Amino acid sequence: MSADARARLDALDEKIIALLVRDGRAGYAAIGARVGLSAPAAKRRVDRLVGTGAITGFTAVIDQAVLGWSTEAYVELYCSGQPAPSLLARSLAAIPEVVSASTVTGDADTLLRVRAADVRHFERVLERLTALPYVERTRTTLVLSPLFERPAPAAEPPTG
Amino acid sequence: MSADARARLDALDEKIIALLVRDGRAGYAAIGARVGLSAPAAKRRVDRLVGTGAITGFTAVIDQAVLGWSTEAYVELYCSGQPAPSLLARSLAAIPEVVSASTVTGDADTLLRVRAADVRHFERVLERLTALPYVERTRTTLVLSPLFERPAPAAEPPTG
DNA sequence: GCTGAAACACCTCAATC
DNA sequence: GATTGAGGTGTTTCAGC
Repeated sequence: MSADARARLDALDEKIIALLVRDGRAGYAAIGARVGLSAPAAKRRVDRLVGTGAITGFTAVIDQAVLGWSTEAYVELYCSGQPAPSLLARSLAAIPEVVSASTVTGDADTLLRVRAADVRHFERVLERLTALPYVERTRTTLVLSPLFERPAPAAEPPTG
Repeated sequence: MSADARARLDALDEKIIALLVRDGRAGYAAIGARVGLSAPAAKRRVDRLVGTGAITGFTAVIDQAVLGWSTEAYVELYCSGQPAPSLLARSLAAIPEVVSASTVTGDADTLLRVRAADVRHFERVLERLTALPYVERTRTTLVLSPLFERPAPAAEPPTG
């Protein structure tokens, strides 16, 4: 779908993206008014951004504590062999508590972000991770207090 | 605002939240139809969820690579003294490349997630972090390939 | 308290220039 | 990309449960 979605973005596209990051439910008329476009033109730009994969979706940001997910941790995976990224992605995505996964440099091979209801629940997730055939051992860093979190840097990278 | 926003959520609220996480631009009529409510009732529930802080906002999910942010890293901060969480939050949020920050257990005191345009840019961010008065040293883990990322676990914690 | 129904205003959307 | 027009949706108001 977004195979080689390196469709170049112009200044208007970037302003529209910034607006939609701030308010994912903004209407096309409001977007257009803010960037100097008519509503249909704004909709075409947004449709194109979604079509090319620049915008991958729209979501509600939820206070996880309200939902009862009060434990958060980073788990490093030390793997045996060199499990293919596709295998890693498949097997880790099958564990719903794993909300993010990346292969990384350093001692460990993979870094996960895990959300659990409490420490007891987190322990069970850890057991599932350790049970994966390619996992040799894990190293956990528990989150004490989340200071802040934001979708992405505000604007264009300075080196652009 | 969402000071003690532990307003209990019922089954309908949770279904609405799940829907809005999957599609943050879903219409009220569609939401209502999916959970067995009229459009006005659905809107009132969503407004209440936003008002209590359960939903903190709506955002577009952007493919950061398209925007030119192709370097991602986790940076551990080893701090001198015990900088107050509020000071940490303020000074770190002032650096736009820091997209997430938490105090954590383990050797380091703080774990950051950083986005940069390239390694050269990342180096400059690292210099800014090292220059913070309370930072003694840093430890960087570079992301090789992001395997996946999702907003949050699908449903209710099992221990709920 | 909550909901559903109706009314109006606004927006979305396809076609056209 | 702007304008137009028809259709649909968001939002409020009101009454009922």
